[in-house]
Amino acid sequence: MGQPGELEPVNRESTAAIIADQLRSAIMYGTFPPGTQMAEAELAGKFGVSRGPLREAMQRLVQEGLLHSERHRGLFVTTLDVDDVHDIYMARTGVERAACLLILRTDPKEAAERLGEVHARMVGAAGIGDLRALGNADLVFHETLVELAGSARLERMARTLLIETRMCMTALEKKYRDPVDLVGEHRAIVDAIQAADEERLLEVLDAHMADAVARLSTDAAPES
Amino acid sequence: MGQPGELEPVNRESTAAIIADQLRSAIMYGTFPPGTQMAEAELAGKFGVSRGPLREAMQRLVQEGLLHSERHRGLFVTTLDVDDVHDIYMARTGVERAACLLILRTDPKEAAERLGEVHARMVGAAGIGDLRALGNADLVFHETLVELAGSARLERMARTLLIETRMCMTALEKKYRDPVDLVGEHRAIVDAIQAADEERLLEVLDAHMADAVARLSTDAAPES
DNA sequence: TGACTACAAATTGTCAACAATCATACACAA
DNA sequence: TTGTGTATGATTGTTGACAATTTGTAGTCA
Repeated sequence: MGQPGELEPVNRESTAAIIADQLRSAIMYGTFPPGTQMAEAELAGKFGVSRGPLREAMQRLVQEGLLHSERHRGLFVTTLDVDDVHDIYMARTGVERAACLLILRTDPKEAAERLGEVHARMVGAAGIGDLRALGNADLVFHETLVELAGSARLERMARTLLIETRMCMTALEKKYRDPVDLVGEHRAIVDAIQAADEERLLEVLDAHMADAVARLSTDAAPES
Repeated sequence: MGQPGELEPVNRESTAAIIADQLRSAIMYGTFPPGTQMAEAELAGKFGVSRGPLREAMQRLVQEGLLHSERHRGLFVTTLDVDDVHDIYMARTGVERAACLLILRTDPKEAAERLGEVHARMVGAAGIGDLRALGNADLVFHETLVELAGSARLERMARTLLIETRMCMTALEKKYRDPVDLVGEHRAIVDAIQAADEERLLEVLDAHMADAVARLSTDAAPES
């Protein structure tokens, strides 16, 4: 963001936006597991602000569906059941499919290069058997994919969906996918973009999502 | 919502949610045209609440992308340029396509019936030449389409996109589409669902969206 | 012992006042 | 006249305190 020497607006984002980002990360990585109550006073203290800005930030997450509100009881981290897992991956398929179509209509070569770099990180993580890093690189891959489409709306939708995806991963930490398969499926996506082969791209993307959801929902719903 | 006799939770939704709904409607129907500043004190007075809950509600709309914040200056209704129109319809295509796939996998007959009822309203509005009612029925049609898919996430995405669609319609009020075409395209969607013909359904949906965006962006971007 | 009532603590919902920042108008000098 | 600097007014950002509601606990009575 911003070449060296470029002048950027000094106006940093609002306090609510900053806090919302922090909360998103915390929820994403399981610092606040599903079902946790977000105690206002305590959180406000940790962030060093009063309850006002904190509540504004939390309302953003409610709108995103990451928190749900029970009147006069509090805000709780949304719990994801097996139906949600299906819903998340179905929605992701729709969003990322649209992103792929946009990429093919603009600059597939450039996109393939950028995605190739991210894919290299996946290969590296898989090579040393770091499953956690592999999972994170996986998310970065899809985040980059949507970002390359250049659509503000797809990007916003995808961000929330990827956070929920990460929550699923945390909840089912026990059972990761075979790293070789995972790397291979992403490789296929990069190759299809590189080749600008729309039919194959949509096919491998669909397969990738179907595999993921099948794996995640084989046994044991995260819980209700 | 709720059969007669059904007991519903007395707990109404949070104040922020109620205000957010009202603001959404107001933005949707042009009460606050794009670029308008949302004066906190004045709005709080109109809603009969203090600035706290109002700010919480507005943060939800910021998250949705309907408002954007300029620090220490205020919140403004987002203005949509011609690129946004393309982006909105592209995203809608992705979301509604996914919704169509879900409907075909569950109960197309039931869905076709529900959509047929909404379509009848479009026919009625077109018959008496009420373009405003026709436009609203158009939105209800697509809202219902996504609702029938039964996906909370698609529904949330679609709601925001349809509000933005309505904003475009208001901004370009001069130039409506040919009512006959509009009714016909929606009829084709209902028929394809009824027939459970996936290939044809996706085709007519794509065509419907492409037509709309082409019509909206022929001349005169709403403004920058 | 069990159930119901009343009280108390804690948390959320709301508000009005204070502090910080920005836009406008005006005076003044070059 | 143009540009700069200042003062003023208004609006947003933030805070701490107060009101309303729920939950848990203790106590009483059948």
